[in-house]
Amino acid sequence: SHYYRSLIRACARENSLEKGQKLHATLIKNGLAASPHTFLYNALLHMYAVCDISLSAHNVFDQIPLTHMDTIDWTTLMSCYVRNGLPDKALLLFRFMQGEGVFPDEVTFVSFFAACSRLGDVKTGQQGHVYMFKNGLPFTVTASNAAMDMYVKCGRMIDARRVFDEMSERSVVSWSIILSGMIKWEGVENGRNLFDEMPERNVVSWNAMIGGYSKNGDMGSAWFLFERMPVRNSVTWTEMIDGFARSGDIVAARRMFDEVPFEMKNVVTWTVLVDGYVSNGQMDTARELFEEMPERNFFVWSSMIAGYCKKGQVKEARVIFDRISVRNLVNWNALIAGYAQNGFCKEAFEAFARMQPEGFKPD
RNA sequence: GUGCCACAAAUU
Repeated sequence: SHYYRSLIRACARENSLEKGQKLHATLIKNGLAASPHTFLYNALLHMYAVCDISLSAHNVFDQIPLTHMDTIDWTTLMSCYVRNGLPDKALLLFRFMQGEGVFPDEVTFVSFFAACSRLGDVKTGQQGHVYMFKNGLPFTVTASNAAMDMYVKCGRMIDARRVFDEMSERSVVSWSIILSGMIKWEGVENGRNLFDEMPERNVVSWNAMIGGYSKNGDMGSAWFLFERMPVRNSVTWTEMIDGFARSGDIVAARRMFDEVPFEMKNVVTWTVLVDGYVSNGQMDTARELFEEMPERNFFVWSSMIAGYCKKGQVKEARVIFDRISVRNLVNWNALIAGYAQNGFCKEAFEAFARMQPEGFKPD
């Protein structure tokens, strides 16, 4: 079993889900996994969590007897849920864990705070913060950062600053969290002042600043920073392309896109460019690029559908929609809204009726 | 043994 554990660990490390699943099957066959003391399920849990398959992770988790799972196992699953955009499940798990008499530690709270900020639930987040104090949990840089970020995302800059001021040690992440809060809630220029005075900056800090400018339509300042930054990544490029596209300069957006280094071109880079053409009403170019995309996500599909609908080309929107293999709630919304806006009431209701058996709740 | 924080994109 020691041997299997290291195999599973290797899968987790290199993110190879398929190998991991094969191992999982083997372990079920030979019955090794069934004995809790091998801690093989714990290892599998970790593997599935790393691969972001929360469903399998939870299934494996349920196989582990309560006597053989610790805070780390709970935290592993919680953080997996948060990463997969299921923060409510993460909080549920947190409550359940306490019900089982397992105590959260400072790492658990990192995921806890992340869940609260995604839900915009400061109240719960603050309760967690108080819990940490009361129970004497250590405020590591990471834990404090997570708490700060929770306050920032909920618009509570005063609380965020209080955490920041009380930290005995700060990292570049701490500064970047405050920076993005200032940009978002107190204006780009105030953010810029902090940016200029920060003790250290990394690519995320630069990106936060560029993103702030580009959301403000100030592509001049964005460009200024873009040219001067020491390191760029795909987020940087995406923000620039998107910024130019939104400011109406689709030509500049395209030029940016063409300059993106190969390894930094990803599905989001493509998506913002396609969406840029869509927003500029150039559906033909958008379509060409869309067809060229190496990989598509929910966002482009919605963008294309909405774009065709705005041009009154509802038929074409439908063609696109029917090509989607796995649909999203937003994809449905785009189609239904498009039908409605073009006076196709019957089709809108038909689509509305059809989405529900497919497991979507209209919102 | 194993869990860890900040920056980018779609519908109304």
